[in-house]
Amino acid sequence: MKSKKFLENVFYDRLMSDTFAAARMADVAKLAGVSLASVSRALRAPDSVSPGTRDRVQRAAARLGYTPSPIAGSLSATCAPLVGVVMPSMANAFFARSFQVLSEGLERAGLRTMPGFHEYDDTREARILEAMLHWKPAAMVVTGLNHSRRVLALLAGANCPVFEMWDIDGHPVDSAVGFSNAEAGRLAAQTLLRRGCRDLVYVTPPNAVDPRAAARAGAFLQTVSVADDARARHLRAVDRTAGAGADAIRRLIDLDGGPPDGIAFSGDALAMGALFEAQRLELSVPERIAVVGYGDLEFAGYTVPALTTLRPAHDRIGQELAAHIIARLADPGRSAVRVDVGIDVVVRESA
Amino acid sequence: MKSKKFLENVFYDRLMSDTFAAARMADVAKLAGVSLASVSRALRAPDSVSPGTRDRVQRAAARLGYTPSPIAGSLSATCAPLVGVVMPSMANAFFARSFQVLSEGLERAGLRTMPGFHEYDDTREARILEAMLHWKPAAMVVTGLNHSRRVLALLAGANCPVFEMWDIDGHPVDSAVGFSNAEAGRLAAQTLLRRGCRDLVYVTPPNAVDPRAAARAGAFLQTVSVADDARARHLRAVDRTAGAGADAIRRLIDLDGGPPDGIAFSGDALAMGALFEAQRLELSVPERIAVVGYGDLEFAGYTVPALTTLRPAHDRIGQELAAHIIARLADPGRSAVRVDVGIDVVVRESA
DNA sequence: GAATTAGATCATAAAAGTTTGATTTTAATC
DNA sequence: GATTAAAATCAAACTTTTATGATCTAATTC
Repeated sequence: MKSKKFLENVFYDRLMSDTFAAARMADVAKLAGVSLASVSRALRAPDSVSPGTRDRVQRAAARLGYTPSPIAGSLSATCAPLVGVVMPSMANAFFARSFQVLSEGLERAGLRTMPGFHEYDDTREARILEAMLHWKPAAMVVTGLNHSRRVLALLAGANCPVFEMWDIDGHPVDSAVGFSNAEAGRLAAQTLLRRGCRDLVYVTPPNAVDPRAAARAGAFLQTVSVADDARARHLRAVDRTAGAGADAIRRLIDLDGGPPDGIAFSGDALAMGALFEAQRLELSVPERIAVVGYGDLEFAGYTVPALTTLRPAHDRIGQELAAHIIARLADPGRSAVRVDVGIDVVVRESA
Repeated sequence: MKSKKFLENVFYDRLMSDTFAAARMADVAKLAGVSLASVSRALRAPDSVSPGTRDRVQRAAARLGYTPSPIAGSLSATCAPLVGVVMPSMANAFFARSFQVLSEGLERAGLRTMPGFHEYDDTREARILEAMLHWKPAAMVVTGLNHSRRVLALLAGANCPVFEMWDIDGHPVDSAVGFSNAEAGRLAAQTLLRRGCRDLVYVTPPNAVDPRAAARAGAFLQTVSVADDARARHLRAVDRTAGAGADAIRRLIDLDGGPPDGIAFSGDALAMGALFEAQRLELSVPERIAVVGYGDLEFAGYTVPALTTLRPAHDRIGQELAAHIIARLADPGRSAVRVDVGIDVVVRESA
């Protein structure tokens, strides 16, 4: 009602009201002297309309400052200009970073992003996913390739492309952009073995809530087990903080057979805590104990000794995801992709 | 078309099609034998409908697995079950953390969150805000109290409550949840002065792109300037990383009059880089140079020496925001709030 | 017993676009 | 110049819900 006569009193409205009504498609159509359908076409698929019409519509839209309502568009179109992103958490600098890069990349294509956090809880993951699907997202991004039956069913029923990120070991529902966590575990083991370490430990957060951490641990243990003369154990830290890393070092010293000569951590924060604790306990790193981290967080290069760690190309995950999502939406016939962004060993001083 | 006869063939659909149509309000209405309006009422405001109707509707909805479409609801209602959140970036662990807490808090009330990142660029901030407002968010959260004219105009015209976070020094558009950055600067200065430092430096990221960092720097310099016999300078690091902190220490040593005896950093990463560089240069901390950080990031307690720093209650920002947004939406007449979550000095070893 | 009133329920009109089948215009062919 | 095909445009239907003024029921009052 308020904007029925938009064209007639746009200036009046602008002058008199602080919260004047926005232009609607009908206003543009009237000003351009064409039908609603032509406005929709001219803006959405400019090539499907004659140059004259296109011009008049675009000019009218510009004049009225018209931008289509994504809500109304979403209701009638098959999907909304939204991409749902389901992650375990934002505590991890990786997820935060790759999410921002993804978000910025999608924004350039007019796609907004809708995040959700499940803290490694399957039930929450399913609930979040279900809530997001109600928004008819143009694409869904989920973390990892291991999902509960319920989540898989939801993803299968979702009427949009599905991208799984941060892992490529396994069978993606659709597309996957990430790296091999098994390779990460192997690389950690090889780095320590190559130094001559023979008594190894892999430290993960508790209870293997993170399937990717579990995959790294598995590959680490497996790699060591086939090496000559070497053994490896698995230790669960109380959490993923530096404090837990320090605690892990103390526990390892008390183990039968004395402390190990090489430790790999499933996160740089853990590793850093361990480095500091080793320093306090006067266990020299890397001479007495070699330490490998995971993540190459910003501080890794500045610890003393500088942390040798693994660097997944987290920025690239976000970039590749954005690019592939956009490409897929432009051409829905496009086939699924599997992108390995790779992981590198960053050799510094600690191993 | 596809779901026109939903009631008739729901089971057939479920059996035959992998992507069967979801139930619509009309299906629920038909099954419950009531009108659309009653379904809407029964689900949205159960008290405004007779117990019999409420029961029949809820039963029908449950039977069909019906959940209302947020998109269609948003189109007709005055706002969408969405909260827009505009932040500078996600690189900072604070923003990441408070965003997740906020997001989880809002989720419990059925509100999804829609983030946007501007990297301290006014134009981008305005563009993001504009794009979000098209979604008719139920509330908007923006970062800080300093906004461009354009952003202020958009916020003023936005038909929803506005919450500004991470700062309370100044005049909020509506509500503010954060702490005093000026107090943070003062506390850093007092901490160093109290130790006896007299030649002080405040190190910020370059070019004061971050108005809150600028506020901290200003208060720091002001506090020192009124102290007896003390002087303070302002140094701009190249960025906000540990590397820039290390670099800052080297530059400070080369200054006329030798290195200062107290340095406060606008971020813990900077401070940590400085600590390590000081160790390399054999400048003892805190004896020769006292160091204060900002943020109390996870590693702060584990550096050597452990970092004395300032701890804003970032979790509480997310919590309070969620609580106040929900309360405000439940009762739009509620007045604006101004919540100071406070900031503490965490005294460790470096100062 | 009729009139009034309150409460519940209904039909319908937005909300602001997209999609489609029909229609008009333009271009090409015979 | 008439016929046909192709391209451009249109009017109307459709998307799913909320909001509202109208209608119907049942209870209360006179």
